[in-house]
Amino acid sequence: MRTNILSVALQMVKDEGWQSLSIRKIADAIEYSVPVIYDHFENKEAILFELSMDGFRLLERMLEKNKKKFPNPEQLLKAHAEAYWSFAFKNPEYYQLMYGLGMPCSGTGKVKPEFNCFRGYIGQAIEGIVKEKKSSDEETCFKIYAFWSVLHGLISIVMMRCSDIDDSTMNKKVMDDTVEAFIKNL
Amino acid sequence: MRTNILSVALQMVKDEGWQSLSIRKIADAIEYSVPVIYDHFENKEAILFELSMDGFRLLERMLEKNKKKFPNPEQLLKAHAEAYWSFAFKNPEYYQLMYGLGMPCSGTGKVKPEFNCFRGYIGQAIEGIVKEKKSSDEETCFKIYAFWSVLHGLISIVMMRCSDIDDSTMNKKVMDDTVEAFIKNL
DNA sequence: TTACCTTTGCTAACAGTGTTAGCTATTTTC
DNA sequence: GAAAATAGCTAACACTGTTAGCAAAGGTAA
Repeated sequence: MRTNILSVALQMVKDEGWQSLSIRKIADAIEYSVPVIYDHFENKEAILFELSMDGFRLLERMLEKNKKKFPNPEQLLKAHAEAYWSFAFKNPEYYQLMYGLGMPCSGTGKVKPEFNCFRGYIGQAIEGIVKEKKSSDEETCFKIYAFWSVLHGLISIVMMRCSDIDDSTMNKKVMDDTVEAFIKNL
Repeated sequence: MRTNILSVALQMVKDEGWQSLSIRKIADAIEYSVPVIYDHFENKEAILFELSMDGFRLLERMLEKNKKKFPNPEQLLKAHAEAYWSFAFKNPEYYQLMYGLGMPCSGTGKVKPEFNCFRGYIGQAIEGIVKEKKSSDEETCFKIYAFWSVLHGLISIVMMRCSDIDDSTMNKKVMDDTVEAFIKNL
């Protein structure tokens, strides 16, 4: 039942966007009355929160695959960037929910660090790269956030249609170039 | 009347956040009935859109000041970054609306390029820096987006409380360091 | 079998939202 | 003074999230 609610909600969101998700529509879709939903979730926000958790888990699975596939930390970092980008644009509904893009965010601020996984994964890769180079913990931490920021910023700008670059392969190229330059200067 | 509606709406948002802005509350505040608001704005989205325009204009004024104050393009770029950051955190309600952070965005995708001013201003500064260095237009364009992205990304992450850095001066230091490194590698 | 209790699900309501049709007054114009 | 235009309102429609309270079904114990 719980999973049924979640999967129906996700499908509705994929089809019509977050804006048009409502408890009553979910109830209709699972062919139960409204209050049953409140037997399984405290409120609408709890549903969105759970979905955003699914998003983080999905992303994490991809990063975990990379970790097994790329022992070289530089290649790993590139693969993580690639995975993050492709996750965002293959699952925009998840990405928007996870980071509160264009919707009343449900999870942000409440998501535990262990779920907000991307920071940890790229952190590991970056630490692997700068291991030999004598850089302080603080410097490394800053670089992790800089790397995450440029990815998240670019994705946000493109996803929110604030970019005036039409060609989507161009936007991807901006990322690739920036990642390349970033790694070169680690 | 129009301006009255807008200023009342802005004040309400500053006090209680976008979530709790409603047409009826605006009507109460201006001491008129609900339909008068629809005489001046097509719908709620139009009000939010107009407010986001105000945000862009406010930001633009700051960038314009910088342009007069800093003839040196490198200093200008740093000042622009500084202004963008301080604008975002002094006017989070504007920033969120302008870029659709944590709210059903009204403007994104509809904002004309000439209003979405930041890209243009930093573009000018960056072009000033790389003028001598033989870099293609495409490369320059990419760098503009990379610069904007890292700023917007970092601001988004901090504003949405996705950063686990508590100290706000630390977050600012991440930006300063990143901007410094970016300019060095232009 | 009867009585009770727990579970399952529903109807109907409350309080709020954006939006609009249609009605009064009041003011302007001829 | 009559007609037209304006200003503003009430009341409704169709939604939203949320909950109180009821009814039927199933299991358990005397």
